[in-house]
Amino acid sequence: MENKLVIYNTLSRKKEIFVPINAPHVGMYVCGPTVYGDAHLGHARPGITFDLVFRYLQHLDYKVRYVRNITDVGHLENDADEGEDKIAKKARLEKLEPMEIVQYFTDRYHKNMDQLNVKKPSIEPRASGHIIEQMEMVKKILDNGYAYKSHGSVYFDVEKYHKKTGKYGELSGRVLDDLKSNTRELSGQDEKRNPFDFAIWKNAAPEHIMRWTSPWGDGFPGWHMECSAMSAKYLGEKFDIHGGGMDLLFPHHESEIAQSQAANGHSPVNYWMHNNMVTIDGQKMGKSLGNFITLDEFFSGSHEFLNQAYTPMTIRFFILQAHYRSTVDFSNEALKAAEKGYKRMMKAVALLNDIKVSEKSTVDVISLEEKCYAAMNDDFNSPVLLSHIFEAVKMINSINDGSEKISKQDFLKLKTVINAFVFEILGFVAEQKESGSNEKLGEVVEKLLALRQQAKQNKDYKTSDDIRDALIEAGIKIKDTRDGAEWSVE
RNA sequence: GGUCUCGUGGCCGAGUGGCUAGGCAGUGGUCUGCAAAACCAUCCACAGCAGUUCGAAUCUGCUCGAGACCUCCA
Repeated sequence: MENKLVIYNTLSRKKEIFVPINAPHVGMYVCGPTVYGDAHLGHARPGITFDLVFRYLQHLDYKVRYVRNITDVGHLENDADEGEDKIAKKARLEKLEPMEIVQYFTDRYHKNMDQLNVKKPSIEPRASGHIIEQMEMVKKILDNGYAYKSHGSVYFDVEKYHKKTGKYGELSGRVLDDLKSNTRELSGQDEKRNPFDFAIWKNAAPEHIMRWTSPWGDGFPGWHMECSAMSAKYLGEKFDIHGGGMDLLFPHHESEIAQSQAANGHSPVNYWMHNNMVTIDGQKMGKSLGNFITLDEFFSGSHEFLNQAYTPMTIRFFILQAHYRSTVDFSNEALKAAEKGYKRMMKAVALLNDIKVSEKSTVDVISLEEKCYAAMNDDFNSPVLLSHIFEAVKMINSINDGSEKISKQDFLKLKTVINAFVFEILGFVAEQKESGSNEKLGEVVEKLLALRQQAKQNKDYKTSDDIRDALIEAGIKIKDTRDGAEWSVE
């Protein structure tokens, strides 16, 4: 298969043909979570988006090294507890060790990602484990003259950097002159030459728990250092793809570029990819807005916004039904629709196993496959891919009811296509049913259904309907088929 | 205020200068003793105004509306 993968590059604001630096190897770095709280729907978006990218690149036979970090230091807060680390703050509040908090939420994040069938990255480095690398990079930037020391901290000299390279703002489109007049007043500004300078090493107040000794005093690395240092360590000073949420575009990613450029003399990344936000009532779902719903709450239905529980695969389908660069608006109605669509799709996929083959085909599997690849090659267009998968659904159902025919050869091809796109690339898994989990219950239901069948044969519909109503009332769903009744626990 | 993005049918959500995705809901069928389920078919659209064009929902301009970033955020 000829590879014509096209990726929308935030840097150029255009779709570009994907050419890796060292094919067949591909290096990809994605900003992971800050582990000081449970993952919410917003975290599922980049998780699933870049899982799709990872899976598709692998499907195209690229050898991908996918690095997704865990942020467990840094990220200053700017509320009342200024200058305090988020992790450290939570630790003090609950009287736990910072690393205890980190471990707890990291484990929970992993559990959620597993539930969503998000593949594990190749490397998942922690910021706290790479302090030395970050300090080395700070030193490099200082040596190159793009940073200055002040009150035990080290700041990046944005103005100087921009004068020399003209590159500040190349990713986010920010204009330095605008920033000069628009940067918010923050404390500690007097330590900086310019308000838009950012810390690459931050002096730690005595009560600050997470701290490391450095040539510049006790402190911790600045907000954006970890991604620059860790991506360079594991992927090299220049690598192929850097991903993350759109909200990280500025200042985080812009600063990453500046840091790497200042340290290494060249830009770090060829393709910048940004997933859009999940909204609720048209507003961004986020920690700071307090309108987020955690993934666990989705899976259990335990949030006042939710009418019901939604399975991880429903969430995955819901997110993949929108293109990653569009916002996706959460609502019970939309999720319910996703749930039904997902079930219908998977039912047809399961049906594929016992389909009858014919001498000749009346369906076109080859062009279906081509359309699927075309969709994915066009900047990972999962919604269009899904529309083609639903063509396949219709195809399978039509063959099943005899209105279409498929040859042995096409049948095998169709299986390959479904397997590749539905399972391997889109990453869906068949969810096991709850029914039959309790053997005793199963026996009882089977007995009742047998009685009902008998009543039906005797045309005693009163009795058969009574049995059905009673079972439904008990939460047992009945589905009549040609070969008798099937049941499941609702 | 600055920068940027978007506005598609009842809901969600793709896309292209003309052949007008897909899912859910609705409607009509098939199946069934009835129902449910399932399957098949099908209606409904491109914020408003003006312009470019043989032709625009798709290009340009304006108006209105929504959102994101500018501060930690996926």
